[in-house]
Amino acid sequence: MNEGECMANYDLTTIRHSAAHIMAAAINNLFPGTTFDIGPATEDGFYYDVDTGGRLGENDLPRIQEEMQRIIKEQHPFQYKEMSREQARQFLEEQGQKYKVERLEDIPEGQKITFYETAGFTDLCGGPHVEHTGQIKAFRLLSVAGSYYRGDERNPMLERIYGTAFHDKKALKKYIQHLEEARKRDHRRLGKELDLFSVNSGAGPGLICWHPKGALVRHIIESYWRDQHYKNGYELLYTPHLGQADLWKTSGHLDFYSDSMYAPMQIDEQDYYMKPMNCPFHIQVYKSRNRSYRELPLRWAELGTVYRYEKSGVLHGLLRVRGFTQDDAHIICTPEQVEDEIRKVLDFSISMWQAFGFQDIKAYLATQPSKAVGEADAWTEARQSLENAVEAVGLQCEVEEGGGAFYGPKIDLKIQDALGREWQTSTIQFDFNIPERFDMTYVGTDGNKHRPYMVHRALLGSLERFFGILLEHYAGAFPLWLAPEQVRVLPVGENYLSYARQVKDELRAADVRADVDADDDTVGAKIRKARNARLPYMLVVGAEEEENALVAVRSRKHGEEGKCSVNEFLQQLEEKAKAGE
RNA sequence: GCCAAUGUAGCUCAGUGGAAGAGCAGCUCACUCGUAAUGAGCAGGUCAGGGGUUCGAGUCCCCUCAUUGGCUCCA
Repeated sequence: MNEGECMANYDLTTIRHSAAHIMAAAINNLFPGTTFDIGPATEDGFYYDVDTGGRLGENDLPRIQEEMQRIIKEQHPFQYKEMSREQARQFLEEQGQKYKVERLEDIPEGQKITFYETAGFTDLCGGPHVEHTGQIKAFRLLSVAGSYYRGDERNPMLERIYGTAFHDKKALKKYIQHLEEARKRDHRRLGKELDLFSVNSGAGPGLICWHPKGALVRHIIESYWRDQHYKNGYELLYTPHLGQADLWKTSGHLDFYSDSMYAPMQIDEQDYYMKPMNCPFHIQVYKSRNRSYRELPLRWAELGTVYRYEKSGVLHGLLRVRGFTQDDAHIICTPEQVEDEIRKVLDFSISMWQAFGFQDIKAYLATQPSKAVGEADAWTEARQSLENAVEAVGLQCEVEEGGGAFYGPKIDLKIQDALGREWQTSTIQFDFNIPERFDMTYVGTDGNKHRPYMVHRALLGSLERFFGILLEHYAGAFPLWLAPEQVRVLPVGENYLSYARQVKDELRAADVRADVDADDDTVGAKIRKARNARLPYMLVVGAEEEENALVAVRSRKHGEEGKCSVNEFLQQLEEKAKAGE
């Protein structure tokens, strides 16, 4: 058996985990006295959590990588050792490996305690590994980061080194190219390049300013969103951005959510808070008068802007911000109606995602946690209706037992983008808590008061996050219906400027977002600019076009498409729009 | 918030204690252009902010702010 075949027998996890060991050995050589925690393989690589006493920085990665290369070249075997629990403890204590000692205690009684030694580094580890270090053919160290021991912020912070490894150099190169592609599509980069938005332009971290083009795209998204909501039986609300302390006390936010809320402001000697959620206001609308079962289900939607405190270190472009607009809605209904309502929300959500070009959707059902409010029967019933609804619409679903909020079970939808990355966006949550807190009731057929069910839901999640995802999904090249500038008319010279403007006016009259490039540039330069701006269509016009009332069409997708009249071009656009482009 | 790193012109970046630079973008002029960059010129800076070391700091040290990669958390 040659080495190539041998490699193919190991799965990626084994290769990556082995690479993590080699990295640990290298760090042990370069930074004597390091204590080690764990070094698992991950979905796209591996890491090792170590404590060098703060000696490690990004600049050390090349040295560590070189040392790893040396160890690989020397083809050290991975040697298996078994120890008794007491031997193991003694061995690790002698080495001063305090984290390993604690990890040893996690291993259940009666299970074998195994070690692997390679290149002078002996690690408490269940394996498996490759036979010898020479079998790691392609790896790369990527970054250094901090990481709390056991993921708990009360614990000391360890140094985590991320790397990745593959079967061969070709696969590694492909992965590096994938990272590069993701970097190119980064919505923060595109947002700047295409002049769509800015973050913290003097406003403050995590606060977004939408520039004209970004605002236009958002407007188009919102218009579509409203339109679809009307069609799906929703009514729209507008509610304030702040509310008085009593409201947040009743809702429970001051007790359970205050870490995410901003300090109050005083108005006429009353405390007011910026809203972190919209629901208490929607409930105010509900409670503004008596409600009858005949009105239910109520479906109330709002593009509601909320403000939440997020730790400075977690802010990230548009994807994690401190002020954002949820595409929120609350469904208030009878227990009998709820399953059907959930199904409708799922259907609606799927059609919404498809409209924006996302096909791959997965559902995640989160069930009752140990600490929860509400009747056990209600939880069981709610869970059942969520499961039934997911099944009815045919979504693939994973169950996260105990993952729900204390006030109710939920379904989250995750969508996959063009690069295969998953994003959490839609959420559908039961709430057994808030109808109780606000004493929401409706009069039933029996003339008595009943407690309605309430479901929170967001489809796109927040417009900020959604816009970021959309931008990365399309790499900045918005489909025709979303493009802020759909068509640009390029006169080949100054003499054709007035004809170009006439064409633009005709397009605008037909509701096409069109502009003229009136710059003193060559045609080549104008095309280049328009392409860099990811414009779907360019219309080149010169003497020949003007004389025959034509335009020379150039599309983002196909390049030169030949000449036609403005009307013919408009017809083409209409067909493309119908096809969802 | 914590760990690590970064911050130089609108953007991308060079500048290793001794005179603040380049390309692109911008402006002006010339050219009036036919499918991915016409040419020349001009302007553009409290080197994130503050403090310190030094004869001298973009460069070294400290603090603050912001950003980036993670941890925790999350729409």
